[in-house]
Amino acid sequence: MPELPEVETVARELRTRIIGKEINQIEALWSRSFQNMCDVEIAGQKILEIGRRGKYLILKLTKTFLIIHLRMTGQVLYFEQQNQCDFDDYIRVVVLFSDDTCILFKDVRKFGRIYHVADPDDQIAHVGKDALDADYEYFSEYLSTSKMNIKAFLLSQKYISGVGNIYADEALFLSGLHPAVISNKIRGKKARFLFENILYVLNNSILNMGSTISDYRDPSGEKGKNQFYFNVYGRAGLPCTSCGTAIEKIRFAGRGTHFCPKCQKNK
DNA sequence: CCATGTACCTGAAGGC
DNA sequence: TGCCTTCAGGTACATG
Repeated sequence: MPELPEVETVARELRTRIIGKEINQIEALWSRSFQNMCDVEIAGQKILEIGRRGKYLILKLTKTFLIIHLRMTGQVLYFEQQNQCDFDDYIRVVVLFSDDTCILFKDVRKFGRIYHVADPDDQIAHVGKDALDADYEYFSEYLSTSKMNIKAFLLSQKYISGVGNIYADEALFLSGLHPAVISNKIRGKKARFLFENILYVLNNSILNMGSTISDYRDPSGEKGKNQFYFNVYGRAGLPCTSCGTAIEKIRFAGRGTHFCPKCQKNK
């Protein structure tokens, strides 16, 4: 499911709810969903800060860290009372707090992970700078030296992180760039325009509390609203919002890729 | 370095 | 109804 705007929405909501809380117990109902990679006891630690890099949530505890990646269908759900939890067949990890509140990690497809680590870099050192922390100098440095097609470049998390399939397609549409354009051919004003459009689609989606295609929910169980504002994602066959041409969907860089064949001719 | 395929999982949707 | 295929907000890894 979730890309940067959805994970950011989760981070913001969690900050208002679980900062300062003491963990009583963490239990994995599907063992692979929770990877305990350090010896320090979790019970008794408090949640001190909640950060994010790309699509990773970073919970700083008193001594160690919990790193959460939602992958395709993960949800972090918050409940005020442990006996009112909405348990179903897809709850993979349970975190109980000492004040009787809790969070449940729900994940239909079991791809998501919660890692317990001594140092966040043990898990996310390979992840590039968060898209919202990157400036244009940083972005263009990588763009100008990459021979990848631009769709694959944006999907890779090693340059800037947080952009996934939805926001890559949306940013390329706004930039008038075909997904197959080679990254280092995008220069000058076009490169800057692309960078601005990436920030725009991400920030705009955050304002709309993220996009819900099917599974994404925030910690309160609410859907996002940004899916109502897509220009190309999920709009195959529908008219381009700019020129009216039917939006095309192709398989590209291993993913479903949506674009306007008229507005994004630029190869 | 770059592109592609596969694996990890489950459920929904479409074709027959 | 049921069976089969394809697809899904992601990423790691193996192979040309």
